Amino acid sequence: MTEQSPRRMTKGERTRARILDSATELFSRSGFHAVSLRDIAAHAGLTHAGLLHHFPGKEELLVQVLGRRDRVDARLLFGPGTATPEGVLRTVVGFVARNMTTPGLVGLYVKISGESVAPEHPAHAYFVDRYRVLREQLTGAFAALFARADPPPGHDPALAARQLLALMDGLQTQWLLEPDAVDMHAAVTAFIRQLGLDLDLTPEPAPGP
Amino acid sequence: MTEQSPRRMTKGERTRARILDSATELFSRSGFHAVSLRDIAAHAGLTHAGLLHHFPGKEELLVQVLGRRDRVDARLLFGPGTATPEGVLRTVVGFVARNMTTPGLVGLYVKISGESVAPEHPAHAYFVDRYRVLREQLTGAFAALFARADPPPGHDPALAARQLLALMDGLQTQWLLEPDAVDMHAAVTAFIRQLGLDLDLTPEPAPGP
DNA sequence: GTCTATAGAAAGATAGAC
DNA sequence: GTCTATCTTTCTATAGAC
Repeated sequence: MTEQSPRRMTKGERTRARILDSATELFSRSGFHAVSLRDIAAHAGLTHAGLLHHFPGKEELLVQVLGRRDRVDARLLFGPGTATPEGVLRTVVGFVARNMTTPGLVGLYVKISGESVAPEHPAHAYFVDRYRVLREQLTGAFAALFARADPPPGHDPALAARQLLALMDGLQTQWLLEPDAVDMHAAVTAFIRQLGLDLDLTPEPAPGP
Repeated sequence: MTEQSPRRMTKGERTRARILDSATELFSRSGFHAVSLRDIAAHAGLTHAGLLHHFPGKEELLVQVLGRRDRVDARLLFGPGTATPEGVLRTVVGFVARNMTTPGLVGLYVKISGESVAPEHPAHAYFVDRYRVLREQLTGAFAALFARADPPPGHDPALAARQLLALMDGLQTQWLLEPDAVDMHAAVTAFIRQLGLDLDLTPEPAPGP
């Protein structure tokens, strides 16, 4: 969850990280508007005034919570694992598998993305951009895979990218409502098979120590 | 939007309906937590104290807003138009087409369903039940259509039902973020075609007055 | 049925002591 | 860097006049 080697973090950086962890967990549980800075500060073990020493306001705190998670995903999405079209799909399907181990973070995205469709929401621009990046990567991957598939399935790569992202998002809501009844990973891999693609989507072994 | 012939409504019933209309619109625009009873009352042309004469509290107001919309859909989903499997799909795809004309209501569902994954949310039980009903109807329809399709596509009807609902939900978020860039109806009908079904999903003419 | 007035709680944010 | 104390606003909800 933290970003740097803890040994090299100052006390302030550690407090900041603790605040971000708490904000992530509470936003995940209840959304943005339903959580107060006092809640977050108490969870992180300080007062809300202490919290505001590290972050200028609630909105900025949300943006940083989202940004921190996103940096992890972006590294995966543009890293060495996505040099091939199969790699891109493997990585995205890997997000789904990973998400099934972190209901809190999934809750964060479901709640905040729902709130963020309002243009004045502090995370609106963030989500517009996030979909754009994921869509572009997936569109390129589908284009390559459809072109080399036999027989060519004749789907629109951009549409397939949008459908896959929509499927992933919609499954998250159903999974959060009834975790035991929904296998998001199975539903996503089945969709890719329905597109006429026969890929090995076994995830790469996790990098490093 | 209103439910009864306006001529037979008392003044109180009319006010109640106006409040529900306003609550629907404002919840749609900004979600549950971000809207106050004062906002809703002002939009309906009375004070928040006047509003509370008609509804016991904010949560009950939300439940009634959702229930009113649902009664309309339930009538369609179990009405004469869904006597056949094709009719069920036609009706559900019709929901998508209708939704593209009412971004406000779509916003309501995206925001409230996102918030409602928390078990203590006033609309939690509502959404669990809503998915169950839609899933059951769609599973039955897919089972019949897969069985009679040539060649039989060999998909799991229950999984396809879940995928279709997830796709519809996920598309709504993308559509609300960028309305002009997303054609929900096209994406949904394409998905049904990808399942190996070749159906005429032209909507039935709306039932007359 | 709707209002004014207000209670009481909680929110985000700031000032200044330590 | 963190605290207490406080300001200001806004919220849900209630009481009682009209």
